[in-house]
Amino acid sequence: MPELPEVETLCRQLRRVITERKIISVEILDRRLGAVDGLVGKKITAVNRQGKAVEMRLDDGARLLLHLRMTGKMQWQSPSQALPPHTRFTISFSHGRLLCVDTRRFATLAVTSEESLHALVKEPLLDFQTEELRTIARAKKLPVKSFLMDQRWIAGIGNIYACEILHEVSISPWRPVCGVSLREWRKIERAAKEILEKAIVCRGTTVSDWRDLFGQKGEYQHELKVYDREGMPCLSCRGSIRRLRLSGRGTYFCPSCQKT
DNA sequence: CCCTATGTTCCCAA
DNA sequence: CTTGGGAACATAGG
Repeated sequence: MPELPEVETLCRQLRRVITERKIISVEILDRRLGAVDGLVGKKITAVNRQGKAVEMRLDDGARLLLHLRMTGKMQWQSPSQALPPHTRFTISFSHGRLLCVDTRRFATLAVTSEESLHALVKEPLLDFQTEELRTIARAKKLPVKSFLMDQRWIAGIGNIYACEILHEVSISPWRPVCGVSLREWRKIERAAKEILEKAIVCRGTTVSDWRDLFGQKGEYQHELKVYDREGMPCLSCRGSIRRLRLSGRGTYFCPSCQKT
């Protein structure tokens, strides 16, 4: 469920709550997650976002990597509160506990060592390598939307923000990515940064069940220009927003102002 | 019963 | 060998 802005929201909130705090217990409630050992007694030294994943660093150099996939949520609560349905694991501290609640059970949790480099993650807000992306894209015929959502090239853009970015730059999601000019790539870079940064300020997009660490909805759903607006007028040209399937994902776009 | 869902990975076919 | 599309994963809601 969460894309870059939602995961960034969680990381900022987690940082304030668990940095420099010691883990006193870990409870894995879903066997699908596998064993996660060696956390008890360790202190959290930092919380970072890696694409759409939350990375929690421990004082022994290990890193705890959580990917929420489609329906994963993180929730902070006091130990006296009851565990909600679909709680998959808990990490307890002296001042409260962190839960992962995830109905579809796709979320993954892993402990990695210092060496397993995640520095390869391409961060769109820091590292948007426009010329390099254009070079890679030149050789590919797949739709530009699929390219933007491929985490190998840029990490963090998912279905909602891909739709929003392409609408902002007036490019059809189906345009073969080799046909995006360098000038258009610069527009994509600018739009991606503006949209993602604004969505972070809004603490994410709640169109169904996204909630932050403290159970609050985001606010970016009020800023959406195309996503979830099928049949409504395009805010740029008054055309009617349509929704079609692209590689299995619901894709919202304006057929009159987004050019193939 | 049907379809949908903010993600990733695996298996094929071309 | 590469590329890209669809199914699979598991569950709830409309």
